[in-house]
Amino acid sequence: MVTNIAKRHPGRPKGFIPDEALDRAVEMFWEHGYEGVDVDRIARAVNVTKPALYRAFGDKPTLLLKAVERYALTYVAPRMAAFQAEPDIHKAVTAFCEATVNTATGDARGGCMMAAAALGQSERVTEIRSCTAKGLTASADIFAKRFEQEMKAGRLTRTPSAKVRGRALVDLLQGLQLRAKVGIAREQLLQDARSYVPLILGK
Amino acid sequence: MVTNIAKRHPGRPKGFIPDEALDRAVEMFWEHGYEGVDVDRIARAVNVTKPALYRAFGDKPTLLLKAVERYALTYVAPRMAAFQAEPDIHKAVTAFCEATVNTATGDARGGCMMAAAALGQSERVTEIRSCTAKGLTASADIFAKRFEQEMKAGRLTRTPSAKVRGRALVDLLQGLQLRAKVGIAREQLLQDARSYVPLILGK
DNA sequence: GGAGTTTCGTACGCTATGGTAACTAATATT
DNA sequence: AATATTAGTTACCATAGCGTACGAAACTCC
Repeated sequence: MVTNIAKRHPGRPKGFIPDEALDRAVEMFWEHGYEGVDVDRIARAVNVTKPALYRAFGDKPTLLLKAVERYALTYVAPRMAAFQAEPDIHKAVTAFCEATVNTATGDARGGCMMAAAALGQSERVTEIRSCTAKGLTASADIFAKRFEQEMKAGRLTRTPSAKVRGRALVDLLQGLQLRAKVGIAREQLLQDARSYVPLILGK
Repeated sequence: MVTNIAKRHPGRPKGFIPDEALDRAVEMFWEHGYEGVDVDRIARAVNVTKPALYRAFGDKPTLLLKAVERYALTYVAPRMAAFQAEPDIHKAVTAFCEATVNTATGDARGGCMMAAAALGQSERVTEIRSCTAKGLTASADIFAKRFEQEMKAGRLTRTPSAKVRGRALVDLLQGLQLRAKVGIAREQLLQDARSYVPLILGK
């Protein structure tokens, strides 16, 4: 098996690409939760056997941790970047909310994967939670910073404060994602999400 | 063992009160999640052996389901009642938020138990989720109804609509509870919660 | 082509835990 | 007091799922 691009090392090359394995892990942990997935199933999804995964990632808790990091990188970071790139604040917030709801109501996986992981019970749960906490506050900060700019530009009132708006946006989105997980319909959630925008931006 | 009050049945009386057993189950599922608790531990917490619980509640998924219902009854219902009883809408919302944050940051248990259960992976997960969904929309509706009254009384502007305010409140609270679970400090969350009140009530 | 290195797959051990069978204990009823 | 009924306890079984030992395979470097 030679399908590897990376720099050559001595020794047999990996039969799978670690990041792709993590992508599978993300999908499965996301859909079924930590204890709802056994390593063997992930291994089969990667077309590899269990010990290969163990060699590559250590143990199951570590695998989850890395999957969470991968999720942050592949799912939330791009949305965040899009938010920062959009000059119209109204559009930026709306698009962010819609994107979040859309992936949270995507077939199979539902809700927010980091939230699911944080509520699970792996051994490294502490690290997972602090990772999730970091993600949430970081998002809130990015939102807040942007709101602050808008205020400076006179496009946003001074109250509520930028920080409050940022945290509120994060919390609202988590609420929406939970409701996605419990089966509320996408259309409903999209509608709600859009109705929150004026709440945050003050009309 | 005779510590039973209920109506007399033929046969040996239960050695424990089912609702108290459920209270223990709530605590443990809340703190450790569904797969983080084994039935034997709950049994020990109730001072009884495993088969006694199995006889009383069926199997583990059913036990969780009943625990969730019990949680709704003993934790959220009282808060809801207090909300409805408080005539000052500002105080009503503030108190509700503070109470929610306070129990969500209570030692050991953290966040919202129904959310944790909904993200878990018991077999009856579908029922659990629809139960959680019902709870969330019911809460939102109660909030909305109250906001509607306040509007009729002229104490609240017509926009955002009562429904939007209700759902936003629910979603904000879920966000706060998730952040509680991942370790954000109570003081911080209380502060955030209070800052959300004007967002919902429009200053 | 041999040495060294890294990875793979087969097969297995082990523990934790959900659930039960069979017997014993405690009550109501007659 | 005998019977019916319900509950509790002490085993025990079965299985699932994490993690590993070990030998074979695939590569680089000399």
